[in-house]
Formats: sequence, structure tokens, C-alpha cells
Amino acid sequence: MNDDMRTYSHDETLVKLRRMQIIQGAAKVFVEKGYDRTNMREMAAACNMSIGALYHYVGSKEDILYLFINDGLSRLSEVVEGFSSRLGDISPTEALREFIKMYYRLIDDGQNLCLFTYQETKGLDSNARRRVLDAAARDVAACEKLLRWGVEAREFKIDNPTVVAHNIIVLGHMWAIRRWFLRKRCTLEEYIREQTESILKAILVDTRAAAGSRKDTERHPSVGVK
Amino acid sequence: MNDDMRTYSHDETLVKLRRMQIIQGAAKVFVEKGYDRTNMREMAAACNMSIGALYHYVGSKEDILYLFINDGLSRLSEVVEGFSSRLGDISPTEALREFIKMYYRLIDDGQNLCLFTYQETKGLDSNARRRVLDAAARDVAACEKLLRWGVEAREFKIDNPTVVAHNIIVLGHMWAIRRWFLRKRCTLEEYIREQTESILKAILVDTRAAAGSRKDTERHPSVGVK
Amino acid sequence: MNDDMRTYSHDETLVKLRRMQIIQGAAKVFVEKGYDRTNMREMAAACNMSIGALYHYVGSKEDILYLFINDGLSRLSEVVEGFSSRLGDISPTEALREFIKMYYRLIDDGQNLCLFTYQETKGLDSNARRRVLDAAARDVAACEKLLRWGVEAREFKIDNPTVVAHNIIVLGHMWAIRRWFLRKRCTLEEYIREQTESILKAILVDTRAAAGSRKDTERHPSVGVK
Amino acid sequence: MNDDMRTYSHDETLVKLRRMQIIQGAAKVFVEKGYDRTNMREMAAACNMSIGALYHYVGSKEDILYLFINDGLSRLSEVVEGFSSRLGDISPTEALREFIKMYYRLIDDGQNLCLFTYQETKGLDSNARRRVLDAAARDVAACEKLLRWGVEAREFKIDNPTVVAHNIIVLGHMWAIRRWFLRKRCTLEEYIREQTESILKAILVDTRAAAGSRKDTERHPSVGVK
DNA sequence: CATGAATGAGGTTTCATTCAT
DNA sequence: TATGAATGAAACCTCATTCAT
Repeated sequence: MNDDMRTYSHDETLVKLRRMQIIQGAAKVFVEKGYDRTNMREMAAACNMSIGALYHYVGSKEDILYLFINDGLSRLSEVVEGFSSRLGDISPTEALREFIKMYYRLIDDGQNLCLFTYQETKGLDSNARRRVLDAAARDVAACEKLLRWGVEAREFKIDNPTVVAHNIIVLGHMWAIRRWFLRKRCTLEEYIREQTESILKAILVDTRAAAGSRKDTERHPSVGVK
Repeated sequence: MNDDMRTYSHDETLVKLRRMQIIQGAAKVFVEKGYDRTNMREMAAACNMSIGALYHYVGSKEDILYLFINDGLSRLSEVVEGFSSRLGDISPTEALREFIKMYYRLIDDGQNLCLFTYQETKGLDSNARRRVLDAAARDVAACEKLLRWGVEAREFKIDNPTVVAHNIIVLGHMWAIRRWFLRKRCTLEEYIREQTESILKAILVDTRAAAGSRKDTERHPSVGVK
Repeated sequence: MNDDMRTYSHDETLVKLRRMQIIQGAAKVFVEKGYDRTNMREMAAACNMSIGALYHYVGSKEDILYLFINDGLSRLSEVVEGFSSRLGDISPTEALREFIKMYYRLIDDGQNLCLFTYQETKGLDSNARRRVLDAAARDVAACEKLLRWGVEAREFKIDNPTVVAHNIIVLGHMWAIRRWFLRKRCTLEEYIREQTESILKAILVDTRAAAGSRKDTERHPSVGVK
Repeated sequence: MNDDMRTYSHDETLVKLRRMQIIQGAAKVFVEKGYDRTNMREMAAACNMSIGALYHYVGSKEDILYLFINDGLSRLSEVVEGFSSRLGDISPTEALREFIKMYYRLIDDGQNLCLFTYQETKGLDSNARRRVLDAAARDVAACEKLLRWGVEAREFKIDNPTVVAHNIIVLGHMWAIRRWFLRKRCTLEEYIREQTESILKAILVDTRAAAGSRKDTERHPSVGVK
């Protein structure tokens, strides 16, 4: 996988186990206090480990930052990339609806991680940062694939699918990043609905499909949601 | 305004002058190394001041963080809020086009500041943070006002103008935040155009207006992108 | 002998075997990195043992230091003290020549050990240090015995045989300690020859004896060694 | 001079002053406990400084090691290299006698430093180490110059003046390094006398000169050892 | 007999802030 | 008003040693 990360243990299973433990500890303290403001004593306590044990499985504090961010992004990418294979026999439009719903809910689940990633990725050395950004780009790529499929199927008309895919992804992130603003204005499900309709309006070839989508589809079940 | 910050000087003009100097120094070092990784020695050097002088005009390192972020956001909000008063006799659609163009270009000018704000606002104490977030919210409010005007003028149809305004603003920010992704895919002007069209498609009552406006600008190049 | 060192094993043969293994491991890492900069993990790896095993045969890191230094000095002293018994029927002068040649070659063989001993003996506790210094003093004593024999045989005239013996020994050590200087100036054999002649000139009763020592020179006494 | 050593002060006079203070502090603790076993807390205390102040004038612990060793060697080299200029109108033989007396007494004055240098030079990075060894080599060079003068004046006959000079120097060092042995056997002045006579016997063209000088000094005690 | 995971005190170094000048 | 030397708590990380397995 990633790893040239220092360990003093040769037992890979144990290393994996302990690193999970560390990631979970990190989730508690990093997210609450930020990377720079968390010290290794607190980190160790949050991981239920001694400081020494921590450094058996990790080479530095920065390694924990990478482990934590990478784990979150990997989980996300994994789900995202598995998405299309889980699609049944539905139209691009419905697939996109499902994608947005799924992605935004995932972000909502891991709100803190998403915010944290925006804030602390800069703290990684350039290698780790590139890996993290690559993982982040994969989400956009998955979304873009969906859009291109819709374009080929003549359901969507899109000038620059990359930018639109990027919009879909980052507007999801914004639910986490700008919750201080959004939470007071709408619920997640409202946010999902608004964004979905906005996006579809902008890309659907036949606008009525979008406007009609909810009620209409009840009349045209073949197009309907899962 | 910038209020209750400790000073050893009673000469308000001097205080303002020196704080400007500090903000400019901060711009150099904060943006490059991040808040936590910049120390006061480097800060002082970047400001062409002694450490002692720094502490004459500022109560703490965090004060500088606030000064810097707040100054950037204030400049932005100032322009944004002055925008409507500078509008001539144009339609909401054209106004929105102009707003987006202006806002995104402002973000592009201050890319580093925008990114920095997303990353470091958490470092402020709750008072300062609220003031910063309020300033950020004012941009959205200005945009929202424009949208509501368009709705009243029956040019736009928008379910939730707050969310759409928020989208417009944060998609601008993303040009700075995610430049590692976007820069490789498009230029600023392309980005502006794509986003403008997407947004308009999603909110215009008469879709032809969007399509039409495109052609119009081709006939009136003076309005077009520079 | 090597005496009161803690062991968890009661099998003396095994203890001896493992301690040899440890000494050989120590030779690799101590000499390269110095005592304080070598950690027990590296030590264990160099010994092809686990850390746990190490501590079965040795009570502490310092014990290994002692084991290593003492082993080196013992080997040296052993050879040195066996020297006179191996002497055939030769004159004191020839014996001294042989002694110097032998001793300096031994030092050259164990250059790193000699340097290491000068550097790290201080790290031993006072008991161990005394034992080490006693071993070191035995070399001088052996040399001194040779000198006193030469004095009795009226080949040498020496005011203070202890100091001269000491000179002979430490000038040998210097070949190892100051190799950064000497290596660039002469070979070991040249060094041996120079020192031998210097010493003999200083102590021989009949200077011609020195000149005559080699067989060739017996015919051309005025020319001396090349 | 040396120095690319980090400082936070721009006042060169103060830097020099404080570094002297540090060197004197180092002399107390390094010599007693060794480099690796001295911690910066003790170091600071010995220097009558806070730890922070220490790091204003020095970049690292190793810098102090260099400062300390280099200062000692520089003082030594300074005296040694000034020696010939202080020579009055005396013969090479007398000059050499004086040189040895002076050098060995200097070593005796700075016994601890000499021992320390043999033990800890390895701890320096390669740049610093080379500078230290160069300084050490200068002593040998000064002595060698004296010997070559004697050879030209036909007072000495020496095959390899470099090795002989090296012997003179290192036998001086041995007075400090092996004091555990020598102190019990002779006084400094006895050591000086023994070594001087040994050396002269080995290099004097006319052996009587050596013997003669001995008698002279006995007749002119004012010239003799203190 | 052998292993190596775990411990946590203690190592070096940094840095925001103060205050005598 | 301006300076920058000084402080020392606290940061990250290492390592000899133990002991359950």
C-alpha cells in the first residue's frame, strides 16, 4: 500500500491493528484540537497507548497525520469507486441522483475528517501530500465518469464535465466545511435535494425531466428511482 | 472595528500604520509556512520590525492572525458590498454575471489568503472566529440579495436562494482552495464562464435567456471577458 | 575472570558461546558508531540475537562494553605475555626488535579496538575500568621486563625503563589512534622500522650494535639501516 | 574564523563573550562527565545561563563540543606556532629542549582537554572533525620545522622528521591521556627530562652534545626546570 | 531458553512573551 | 518609542530494560 513508514515491529498484523488504534485515537484529538495543537502525550492517551508504543508503529507525529487523512480518504474513495458496480439497471440521471445522495451522506458521516483534511493537508511532506491529493482527485474522476456516461446516453449536455464533477464533489465537502453556515439554513436532506436539482437543471438535455423527476417519474416508472 | 486589541501606543494613527505593516509582513510568512509554523522572529523580520515593536502594536501572535484574516475578508466584503451601488442600469442576469466575474477575480487575486482562511480560522478564539465568519457570511448575503432581486424581477426561479448564493460564493473559493486540481484543467476565465453558465441554467426562468446572453456578449465584446 | 556479570542461564558453556557472539556483534556496531550512539536494537541485530536473548547473557549495555574491551585487551595481553616464552636464544636487542614488530602488528590488526578503548574506557564503572587499565598496564610490564633484561645483559642503558617501555607501547597505539595522520605519511612496516631504530638509538650501550643488528649491516656498519 | 554557527544575536561582541562563557561552562561538565552523558540542563547550569540563552549563541549541543575542542586546540597551536618567534639566539638542540618543555607543560595545564579531545573528536561531524584534526596536525608541523632546522644545522640526523616530530607531540599527549599510569611512576619534570634525553639520543649527530647539555643545565640551574 | 512489545523518564530543541535598557 | 536578550515550559522523540508469552 502506502508504506515506508517506520516500525519497530515485524508482525504485520499487529502493525495494522495498532495503526487502526492510532487512527481512531487521532480521530478524537486531531479533530478536536487540530494537528499542531495536539501533543503526543494527548495523542498517546487518546490511543490508549504509551508514547513509546506509539513510536513503535509510527515514525513521527506527521506519520499519524498521514495515516489519519489517508485512511479517511481511502474509505471514501473505496465507497465511491465501488458505486458504479453496485448500480442496477438505471438511467444516468437516476445514477447521478444516487451518487450525490450517497456522497453527501458519506461526507456528513465524516464531517470532521473532511474539514480536517482541508485544514491540515498542508502539513504533510510533498510525497504524502501528493498521495492525499491523488486520492481526493479519484472522487472527482468517479463522478466525471458518471457524467460522461450521461452525455453519451444523450441525457446530459455538459461543456466541461470535469468542472461539473468537481462542483458536485466540492459542494458535498462544503456541507462539512461550512456547516457553521449551512446547518442553520437547512438539513442535509434539503441540501442534497437543492444541490441535486440545481445540478440536474444545469446539465439535463430535457429540462422537464429534471423538473418532473419526482412527481413525473411516478407516472413513468421505467425511469423511476430504485 | 478592530477593537480591543492590546497596544502600548496611544497614537492611533501610528497604531494603524504599524498594523498595516504587520499585516503585510504576515502575508509573506503566514501564507508560506502556515500560522503554527511561523515564529515571531520570522514574523518580525518579515514586518521589518523588532520583536519588541511587534508587541507594542499587537497583544499576541493570535492577534496577528486575526488582523490578517480580518483585513483580507474586510477588503473582500467591502468590494462585494459596494458592488450593487456600482451597478448601472442592467438586468439581474447581467448583474449576476458581473458579480461572479468580479468575485472570482477577487478570489484569484488573493488566492493565498482565501486558502489560508479556510485552514487557519480554527486557530482563532471564539470571539474572533465569529467576527470572521460573520464577514464571510456577508458575501453570501450580498449575492443572495442579487438573486432575490432576480426572483422578484421574474428572471430567476430559485427554491432556496441562500443555498444558491452560497454555492456561487464557495465555488469561487474553490478556485483558490483546489487550485492543485483546477489549474491543470482550466484557466480562471474558463472557470468563470463554466460556473456562470451552470448557475444561470439552474436558475433562469427562461432558459433561452441564458443561451441568448451568450450570443449577446459576442455581439457586445466590451461586456465580455477581458 | 569475567566474573560477576548477571546471567539468566546456568549453562556456562552456552554463556561463553553467546558472549563470544555478543563480542563479535559489538565489534561491528560499537566500532562504527561509538558506544553511546549504538542502541540495543542495533546491538541485538548485529549479534543475530533478540534483545531478550541479549539480556539473558549480559546484565546491561555497559556489560557489553566491558566484555568487548576486556576481550580485546586480553587477547593482546595473552600474546604479549606469551612472547618471552616463545623467544628462542636471541639477544635482548633482537628480542626487543621482535617485540615491537609483533606488538605494532597486533595493534594494526585490531586498530579499531585500540582506538575504541582509548575513547570509551571512561564509560566503564570504576571496577571495570580498573580491570581494563590493569590489563593495559600488563603490556607495559612485559615490555619493561624485556628492557630490564637488556640492561642486565649490558646491551641497554636506560634511566627509567618504565617510561621507555611505556613509550614503546603507546607509540604502537598511536599507529591506530592517529592513523588519520600517520597513514598518509608511512606504511606500517616503515613506522615499525623508524620507531625501532629511534628506540634502540636511545637505549643501546654500543650504538654500533644497533647499526649491526641486521645481517647486511654487519658488513657495512657505517651505513646502518636504510 | 570558523563559523557558520547559528546565532540569534547580531552583536558580535556579545556572541564572543557568551561563547567564551559557554566554553568555560563546557570545560566543567564535559570533562567530568563526557559529552554524551552531559545534558543541556547541566550544561546551562554550568554556564550560568538559561537553556534558552544557550541556544541563542549556539545551534546545537554538538556546536558546543566543537567550540570547546577547537578553543583548546587553538590556544595550544597559537602558543606552539609563536614559539619559534620567541626563540632567542640558541642552538637547535636547545630550542628542541625548550619546545618539549613548553609543550609538555602546556599539555599538563590542559590535561583534561587533551584527554577529552582524544575521546570525543569522533562525535563531531566531518567538517568540524577535519578542522580539529588540522589544528592538531599544526603542532606536529611546528615541531617538524624545528627538527629540520637542526638537520640543516647538522646537529640532528633524522631519517623521517615527520615521524619523530609526531612522536614528540604524542608522547606529550600521553602525559595527559595515560596519567593513570604515569602519575604513579614519575613527575612531569622527570617525564620531560626522560623524554627529552631519549629523543635527543636518537637524533643527535654528536652524542656528547646531549650528555654535555645535561651537565650544563646542572651548572646553570636558573635555566633548568622550575 | 527465547522473544519483542511495552514502558515512560529523560534527551535536545523551540518559541511566545517580557522587560531592562 | 524601540530593542532584542533572556526565560523556561513544553514540544517531539529515543532507548535501556522488563516481563508476559
